[in-house]
Amino acid sequence: MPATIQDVARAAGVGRGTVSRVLNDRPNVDPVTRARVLEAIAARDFVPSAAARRLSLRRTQSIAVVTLHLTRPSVVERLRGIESALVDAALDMVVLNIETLERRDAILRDVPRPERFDGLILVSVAPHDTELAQIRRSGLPVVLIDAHHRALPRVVCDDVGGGMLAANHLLERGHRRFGFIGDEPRPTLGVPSSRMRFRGVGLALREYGLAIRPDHVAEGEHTREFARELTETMLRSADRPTAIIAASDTKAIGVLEAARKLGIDVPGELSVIGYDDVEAADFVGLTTIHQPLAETGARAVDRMIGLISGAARVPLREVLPVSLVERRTTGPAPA
Amino acid sequence: MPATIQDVARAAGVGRGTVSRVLNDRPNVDPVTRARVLEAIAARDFVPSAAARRLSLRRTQSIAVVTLHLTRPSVVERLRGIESALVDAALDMVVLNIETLERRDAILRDVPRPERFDGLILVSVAPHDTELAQIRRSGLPVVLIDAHHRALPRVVCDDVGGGMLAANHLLERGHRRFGFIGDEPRPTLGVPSSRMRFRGVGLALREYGLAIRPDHVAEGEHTREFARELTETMLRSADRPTAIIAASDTKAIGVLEAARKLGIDVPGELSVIGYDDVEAADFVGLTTIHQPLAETGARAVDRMIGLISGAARVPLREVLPVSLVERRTTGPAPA
DNA sequence: GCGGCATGTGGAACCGGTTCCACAACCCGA
DNA sequence: TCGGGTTGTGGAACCGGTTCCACATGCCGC
Repeated sequence: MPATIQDVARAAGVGRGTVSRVLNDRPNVDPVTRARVLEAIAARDFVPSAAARRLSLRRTQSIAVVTLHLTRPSVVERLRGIESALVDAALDMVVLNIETLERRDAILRDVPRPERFDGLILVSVAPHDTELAQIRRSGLPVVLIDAHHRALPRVVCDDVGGGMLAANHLLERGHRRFGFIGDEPRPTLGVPSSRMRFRGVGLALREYGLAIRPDHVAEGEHTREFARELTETMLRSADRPTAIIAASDTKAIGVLEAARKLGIDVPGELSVIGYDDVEAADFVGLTTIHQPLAETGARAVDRMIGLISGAARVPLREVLPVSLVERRTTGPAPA
Repeated sequence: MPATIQDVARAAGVGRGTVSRVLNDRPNVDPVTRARVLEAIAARDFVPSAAARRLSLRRTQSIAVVTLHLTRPSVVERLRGIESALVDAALDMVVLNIETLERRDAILRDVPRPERFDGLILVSVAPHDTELAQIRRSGLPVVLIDAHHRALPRVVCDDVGGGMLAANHLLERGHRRFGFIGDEPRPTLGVPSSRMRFRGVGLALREYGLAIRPDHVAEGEHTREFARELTETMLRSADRPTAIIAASDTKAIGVLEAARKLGIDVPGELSVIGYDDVEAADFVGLTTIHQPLAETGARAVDRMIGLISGAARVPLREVLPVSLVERRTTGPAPA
């Protein structure tokens, strides 16, 4: 069994209070005493019990990270950003993953309790109003990543801007007829990022006095197969689009598959842009929108720590810019 | 501030001990008293403080999961398996990620302490002997995933078997000249899975009285670009292989890129097999070895919980079988 | 030489649970 | 009727830290 602060105190011939002061680098300890205590600590390889600290400090030294669809590469990348920032702050990261609605509700009910965690980071999860009330009551600092709630601090990537970026890239290359392949506009779990990207596309088109035709918008579940099917239908229509913007790389790859199947040359006859810049995008040469994912995690931790230490309130919403990565699936509009 | 057990006791007109007994479903509580206590608990939305429980029980109710390269899809998939199994056991999962050697050493030094966690799961990380001693001293139950240590319980996928599976698939299709693209045989961090897969390939070939030519074995860092370069060299050689087995899908995709660049038809002139069955493998049509990744996580948690509750010792090493997923990058050997 | 203040220190109280001991009340059999 | 066992219960002690208060000591200026 590990040594306790009492053991150390006894060995150094001082009181527990003094050892505690040494441990926490508090002033008012005689250098000689301090040295003696440090020696006793080293001799026993003493590490203060986290459990006891938590109890008396009323801080848990750990924060909960709630993720939606842990397996998606974008989520993992964010997690990595969070983890590495938390290490520096000596906070433990407890990961809670959501795959079903029941679990979502259970987590949002049980997790925001001051005795469990020091803070909460929600990735792609936005609390309902009743859940917000619970969070408020708990007093826990919360930061959202990739999620919106008018009353909560949040770090997001510029989805609208990303949509505009994609559209402008194509507009500059002469494209005028656009298609959009997105996720469900109102997802049960999660966040309507797809819709915001779509809005960005619409805004950019409006500048040119253009609009996307409703039958060139296809939204549905987040799989490649589904995107492929939707795209096939779209590409068979008379007056098919010369450019398709997808709300994710996964979907964009479905688009590419559909084009290949129909014998439509990319980028000769059809330009395609994805979103996320996953590893596979690089490999298939997909032009896509890149987001600073790990950075969202780091920024969120930063703000979380700010909130814990009660720092001044910066603006609630922090938007990180995205960028376009041009590869080989976009080109000039066909004549 | 949240209610304490004392508040509940007072409200129910009983002692703290009695409330504790009710909370933990202990016998020797009068049903009437129990009901009264439960009512008081419900009225206050009382949840016992985890911190206080931890301290008095000397259990943390959380286990540490140490991962190497959190971003790799295979690691994430394992993590998901672990997470979902831990939820059922009401244990928190604290994730610690390793990217550098310093961090690796720091984690293996600081994490195995009984006052910090109830257990330890190491993913693709094997402790050195001095680190093992520290773990032993801590008394913490440990389970390895995708890592080997003769003295520790571990859950692995059958890497040797996977290598054999890949080789046999190709042998049956008439291939006789093989190439192998693998990771560094002795990685600084992490685990030589690549080498074990290679060994499996060798074993299968030996059955046919064959062996891989040393200049058809190329091992190096785990990136697509690197694999592509190595492959290009290999494919330019006279008497080039008709089949290449890669130790990961990432590398296999590099192999495919090299083939494309050199105008070598896959699978007409060259068959390629990967390892991992990541998402990208599906859409490039890569034949690959599939591992039950999430299941390794679930099994590891199972064993961990067994160890915590002091269950009987099952065999230390648990090997899960892998399977071959045939897609479009393998075919009969060219005539 | 003495009041006042800064510095260093021990120890009690506290954080909020669990566990164990002592004891009361009751039941049962002899 | 009484002894012994069972059941239900309150409360003290404990887990291992932090914090605060009281107090001793030493230094300084007037």
